[in-house]
Amino acid sequence: MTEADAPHGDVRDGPAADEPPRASSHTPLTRRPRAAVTMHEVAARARVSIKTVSNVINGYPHIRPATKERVEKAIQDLGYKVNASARNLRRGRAGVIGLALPELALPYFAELADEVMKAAERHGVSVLIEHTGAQRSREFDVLRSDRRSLTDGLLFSPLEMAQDDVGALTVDYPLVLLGERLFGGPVDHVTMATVEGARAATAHLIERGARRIAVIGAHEGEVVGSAALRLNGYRQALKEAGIPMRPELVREAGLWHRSTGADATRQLLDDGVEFDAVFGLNDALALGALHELHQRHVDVPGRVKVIGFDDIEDAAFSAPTLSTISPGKQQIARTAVDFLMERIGTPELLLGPRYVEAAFFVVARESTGG
Amino acid sequence: MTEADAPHGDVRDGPAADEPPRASSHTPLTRRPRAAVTMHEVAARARVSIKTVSNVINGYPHIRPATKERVEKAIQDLGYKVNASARNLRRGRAGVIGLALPELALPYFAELADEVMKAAERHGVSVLIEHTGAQRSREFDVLRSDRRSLTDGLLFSPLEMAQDDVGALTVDYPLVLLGERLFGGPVDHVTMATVEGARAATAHLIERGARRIAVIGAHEGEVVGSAALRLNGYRQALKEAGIPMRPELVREAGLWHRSTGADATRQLLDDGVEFDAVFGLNDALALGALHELHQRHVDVPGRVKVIGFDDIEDAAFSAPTLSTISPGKQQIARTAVDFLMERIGTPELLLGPRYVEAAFFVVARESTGG
DNA sequence: TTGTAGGCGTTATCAG
DNA sequence: CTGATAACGCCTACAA
Repeated sequence: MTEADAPHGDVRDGPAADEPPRASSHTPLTRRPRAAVTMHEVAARARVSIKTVSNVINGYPHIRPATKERVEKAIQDLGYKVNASARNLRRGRAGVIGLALPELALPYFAELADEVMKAAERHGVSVLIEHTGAQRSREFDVLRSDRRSLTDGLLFSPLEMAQDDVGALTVDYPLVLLGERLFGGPVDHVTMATVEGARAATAHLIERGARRIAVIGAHEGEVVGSAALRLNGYRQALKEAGIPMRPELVREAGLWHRSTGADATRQLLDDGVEFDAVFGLNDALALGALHELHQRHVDVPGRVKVIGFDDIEDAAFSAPTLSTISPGKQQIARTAVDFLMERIGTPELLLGPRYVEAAFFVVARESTGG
Repeated sequence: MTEADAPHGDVRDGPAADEPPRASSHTPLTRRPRAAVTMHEVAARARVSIKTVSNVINGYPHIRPATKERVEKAIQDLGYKVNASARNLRRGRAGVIGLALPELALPYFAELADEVMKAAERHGVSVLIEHTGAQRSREFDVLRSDRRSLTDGLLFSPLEMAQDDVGALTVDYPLVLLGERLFGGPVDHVTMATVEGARAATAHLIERGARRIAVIGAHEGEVVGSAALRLNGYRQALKEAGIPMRPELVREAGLWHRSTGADATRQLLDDGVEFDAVFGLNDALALGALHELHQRHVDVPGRVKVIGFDDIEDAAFSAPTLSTISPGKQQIARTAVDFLMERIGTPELLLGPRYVEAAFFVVARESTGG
């Protein structure tokens, strides 16, 4: 490709640039600004009424085969496509659901979005993704946004709203809540058994012989939310094993990124605190810990065992591979989409909010000794 | 949270489940199936014509303040929201652009999508994401999908279509091509200077003393596409340095995942081929290589240096951290969205297809000795 | 500065 | 089985 030899950042005209820019209506240019074909035109060409065309398109069963064929040919010939705006206006339905999440660049959410899109496809609807950037104000915005009228309902995964904000979830469109940030709202809620998951993670470390288990990613003062719930599970597991909880082993990390996980681990090491395991409250934190431990030549799992939470794809490919808790992402996505579509399909559904916790399982890998 | 103590996978009714399911019109239930408020109702309440309401909403400047205020109050009181379907139908514009890519779970695409969404926001439009699953047939589907009528234009990142398929890009809606799979089509195309990037990556390894540079991720028989172009850059760099190209150092990997990168590296080691560097044609492959080298206790960068391509976030947090080529993801996203919006805004734009290559830079990290 | 009258492309109703 | 015709909610001329 000679194109690829151009200097970087260059802007050039492509192959068709030398065509005369005459405005003749049939210039075989990039694109004809021809108005879209409508049902009327199809109907005219097929010599039927517009209603018949509609019937054919919507698979209405009782149509004479000959008619149907004629219509289909006309559609082909004219390259007719239904106009979604018109259809939606008429049907009062957009065929699109919204998915509001913090950031696609966070692997957990990218993988969740992936599953949501697959689930949506099974229902024949599209997904409009919106970022909140993990900003509280934008989480509120999303709930009231003009974009809501582009969608029939919303899957909402807040990260910054607090329990007090649960009132904001009272909206006049179908809404399904995801995650562990808000509970008891007036909407369907799909999440995972977080406390148990964290308990199982901690128990796994204990079972492998760990006794001084550091945990990173705590959020001081939080009472619900992933951090609080997972920390809870950690506490429960320690208690069950009769291991005292040592505050110096609990480390904060505001954003759950690798960098903050590495930072927390660095401090742990610098502070000279003794520990034989690290529980990263999510995989990114745990991977950051793995990174830092490697830098300091601390043997994993020999001297320190590490476990994460979320089972993102990377966990299987770090060195050493990372043990983690696998939440049922697919189950969560499917259930959430099912609920949403059910609410959309039957707005008169007088059914109280549902609450579902997806199952999880422990994935034991090298970082805890396989 | 007591909720979290429920058995996994449990489905339960939430707090409001005990409310009597009476169908009284004002039951403060989850959602009132009340029909949406229309402009007419707002107009009636504000005692103005529907046109005035429209004017207020669309920021028409010449409105008496008192009138405007009255209308705004009515909108507030009634909770009026414009109906996007109706507006779109009327305006012939959806305010939504499509983004078709292989898979969000691939970090590069997640990060790209993230940037595209940010760029779209600057233009006030939403993004409808569609998966192709890197399946050729679905790539064609996306171009002709019914969903196209939900969007004003499409950003398309194919991975499997071949150069011969370039004809399929002749469509009657604004389309901007991304990536390195198809060239010379009748549409705007935004990509990066791949060949140069790969050449720079290889040159970087050579500069660091490498002479037997393995490359993983080749696609036999491919002439365009990321694999072919990057391999090209590799060849050029070797040639420039006067280093002979050794076929046994070039390894295939169909899917560019970590696992395939690890596999290719394993074979390389098992075959007893001597090499002092690995160029992964993308970061996932390189990270897979890193993983495998670690497993085999091969010192990186001491004995083998490794470089990747794409600069995904993980590259900065692997152990050791991964050197890579950083494409201008943000520049690509912005340019692509700008082009698309320009085409959408001026359909009569008689401008030949544009071709842009975004700039890149080399990110030197530990895996090549810093 | 505001009101009236259509029509955007579809689907639903209801005859024929 | 198929054809008129009336909405769906909004916007844009054109009038007033």
